[in-house]
Amino acid sequence: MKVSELAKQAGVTADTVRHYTRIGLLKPVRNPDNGYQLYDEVALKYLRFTQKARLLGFSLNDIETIVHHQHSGKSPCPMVRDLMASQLPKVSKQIAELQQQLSRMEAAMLAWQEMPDGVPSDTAICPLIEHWNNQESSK
Amino acid sequence: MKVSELAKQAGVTADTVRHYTRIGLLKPVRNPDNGYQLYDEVALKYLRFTQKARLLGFSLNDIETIVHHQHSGKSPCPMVRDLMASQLPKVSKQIAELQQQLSRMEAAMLAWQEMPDGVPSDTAICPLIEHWNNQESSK
DNA sequence: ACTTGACCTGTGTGTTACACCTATGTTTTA
DNA sequence: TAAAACATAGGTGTAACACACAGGTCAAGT
Repeated sequence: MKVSELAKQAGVTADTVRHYTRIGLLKPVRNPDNGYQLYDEVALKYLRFTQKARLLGFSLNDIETIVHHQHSGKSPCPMVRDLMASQLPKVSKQIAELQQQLSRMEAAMLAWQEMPDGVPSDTAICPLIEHWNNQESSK
Repeated sequence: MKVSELAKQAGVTADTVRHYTRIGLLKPVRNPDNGYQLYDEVALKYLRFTQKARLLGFSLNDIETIVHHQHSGKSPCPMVRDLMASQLPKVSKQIAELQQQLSRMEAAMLAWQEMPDGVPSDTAICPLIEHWNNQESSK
């Protein structure tokens, strides 16, 4: 299979396939005639595996490590459990941070409804932003 | 002020100051003796402005545009309102996506409690991941 | 055989907001 | 005045691709 065909089979873009190839996740052979990359069924399996793992929050680096473990004859499963366990709180934290930011943005939008636009001057850049107070500890 | 002093005044790292300088957000003068970058009070004002704007979700690119508007004598405020309005739903979407991913991860962790670790083979990479089904439409 | 046009290829670069590294340069202290 | 402590500029790395580009491939039509 050539790049685009593999991509289509897995439901990803050709750029994704090329990216994975560049970082060594996929190892195609070269067609000696034209230099094209050629993939087999195993590559498709790895690609589909990668997509599943990505959905579960694993990074491409994680996935490389997992694959490497398998190639060494070791079970990657314990590591997979650990990675997932350590990743969960990070995702929670990310969500919390984004929610805080959303709150800030919504509060600012509200406050701005009653503020006039400022005219540029030497003392102010944008009064909307400059006069906004970061009141985090509301509750 | 030299890099580190400016950074300290604004509560950011020296690397942040250098980064903003590299992309043109801050315009220091050079000390001809040693090539060091020298910042004034105005730079401090811009830096603090930038930090506030970052908290409100503006990108460095947005901020450059805002500053540029001000330099051209135009009020950046209408644009600031627009940028914020268009950014809000994106943040909401990001949160929703992260929450979906968190759900997937939690569901997987639960399901994995009853699954044994797999041994590497030619047919499987990591059964935990490979046998996970993406059941999005639960409700 | 040739040409047209549609499609495909590999590789280089851009994205975001900094953090880290390293070889120097400067300042402070003794 | 010499050593220690600190600071500097500029290069590179990060994550996961998307995009751009010059050129190659291939089937259909002439």
